Amino acid sequence: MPNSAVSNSLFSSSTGATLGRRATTQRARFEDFGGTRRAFAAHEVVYYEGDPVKRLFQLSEGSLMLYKLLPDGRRQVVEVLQAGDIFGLAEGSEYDCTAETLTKTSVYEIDLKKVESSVGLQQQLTKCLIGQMNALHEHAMLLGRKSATERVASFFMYLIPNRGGPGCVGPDPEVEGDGCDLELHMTRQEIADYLGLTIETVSRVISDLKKRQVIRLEKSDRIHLRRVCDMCQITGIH
Amino acid sequence: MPNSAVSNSLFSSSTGATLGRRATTQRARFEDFGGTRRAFAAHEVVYYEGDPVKRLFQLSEGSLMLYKLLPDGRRQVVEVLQAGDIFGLAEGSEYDCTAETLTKTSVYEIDLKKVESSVGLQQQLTKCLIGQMNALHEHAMLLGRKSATERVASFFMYLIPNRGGPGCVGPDPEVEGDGCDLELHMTRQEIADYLGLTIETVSRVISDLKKRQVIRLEKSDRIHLRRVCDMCQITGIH
DNA sequence: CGGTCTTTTGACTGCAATCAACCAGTGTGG
DNA sequence: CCACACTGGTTGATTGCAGTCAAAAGACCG
Repeated sequence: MPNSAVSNSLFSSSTGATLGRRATTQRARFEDFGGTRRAFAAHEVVYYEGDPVKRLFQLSEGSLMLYKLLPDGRRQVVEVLQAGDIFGLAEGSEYDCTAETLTKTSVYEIDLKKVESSVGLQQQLTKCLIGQMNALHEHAMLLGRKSATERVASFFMYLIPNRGGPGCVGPDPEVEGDGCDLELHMTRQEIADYLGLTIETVSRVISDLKKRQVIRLEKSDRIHLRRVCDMCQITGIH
Repeated sequence: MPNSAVSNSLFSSSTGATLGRRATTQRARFEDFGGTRRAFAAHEVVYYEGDPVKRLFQLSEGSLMLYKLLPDGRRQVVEVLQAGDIFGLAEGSEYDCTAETLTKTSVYEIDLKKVESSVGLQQQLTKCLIGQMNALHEHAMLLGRKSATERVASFFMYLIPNRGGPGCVGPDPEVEGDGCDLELHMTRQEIADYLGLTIETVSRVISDLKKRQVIRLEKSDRIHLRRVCDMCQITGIH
């Protein structure tokens, strides 16, 4: 472990799979701590921005987005969550975002009091929060400084485990070529609201990548990358 | 406490003062847990993006920014921190951002092992992280969906405690008028990199607000708001 | 006072937003 | 089975906001 001064259970080790991070290691789930499971269909709202905070959630299966709205209808998707991610935390007594499922999901709910009293849960929570925080930093860079093409390319790279990040392993030498298939599980509108773009711009960028033969569309939300490294070059990170 | 189902020590109560939140209550400091104090001058780097993670920090006095760079030099300031805020957490073994002071600051350092073993510190940490997370959500909305003018206005409102947020108290009836003085403690370049704009655009927006008599410049980083409510109208939140 | 650095202002350009059609897939009912 | 509506996605034409490039105006300092 070169250059690393720490390797304790709390702060080291890659965990979770929030978009914007690319780690793989499993982390503990709320079910281990007595949380109760709840299922949602695709495009269901778990809670609305402004609702009173009652419980804490952990995503167990599927994917889910958190978004905020301005009074005139502008929307910003602030996080796209994957299995293991935490949501439902708030400073005050109201949620600061709306939580809406993207796919069929399974969620663990847990009482706030229970979290407070359990050291194990606390540590779990911290670990998740740090990861999600790093993803938010990365996303701030995307929203503040990247071009439309770079945003879309970065978004695609988010979806590929172990690639594009600081721990990128490069093309797998075991596998012929460096291709990859992606399922977006998001509409163009959701992608646009996540990337701070319009639906038309997202569509145009994707069409352009298609024309440049960087990608191939199997379906509108199923995309094949010819070579992952090519996509990575477009993200602005290299 | 209308509409609030919870009021335990961990997740309720307004805490901290990170930009993007407007709360006031004091929270515990690391000094109480045996952290060591360290002083920095203005524009000093505490650590660089990519440095190995060794310690956790809490800002005690002054203000500090976290930023990320792209290889071509584009910069995004991802957080501007105030007293009480935590920084230096990372998923892996390296910092994901550079931490640089904006003013003379005082920082408490604490060993990661110590945090892991203390329930009190853990709770403290969680509280801070949730607040900073909410600020990042708010900032994602700013970067993804707001106009240049709305960004600058929102930035100014960040700097005013108890105004503009969900718990906005409106103009203080005790005080004649609704004016307010602000110290920015940031150069135009830093503001631009925080708001995802260029230095010229920030300057133009400020000139325009001046022409519209919404603000008056005492110095280039000292600004008087004629009426806070007027500024708030420009943020896009209302 | 000149020299350096930050901020402001001006002229122009370009990227992404807007407005508007069009297209493809899906479901419904006569 | 086809006509129809409806939804989500794509493409085209045009506009406008913020970026870029360039220069002037202040601010600060030895």
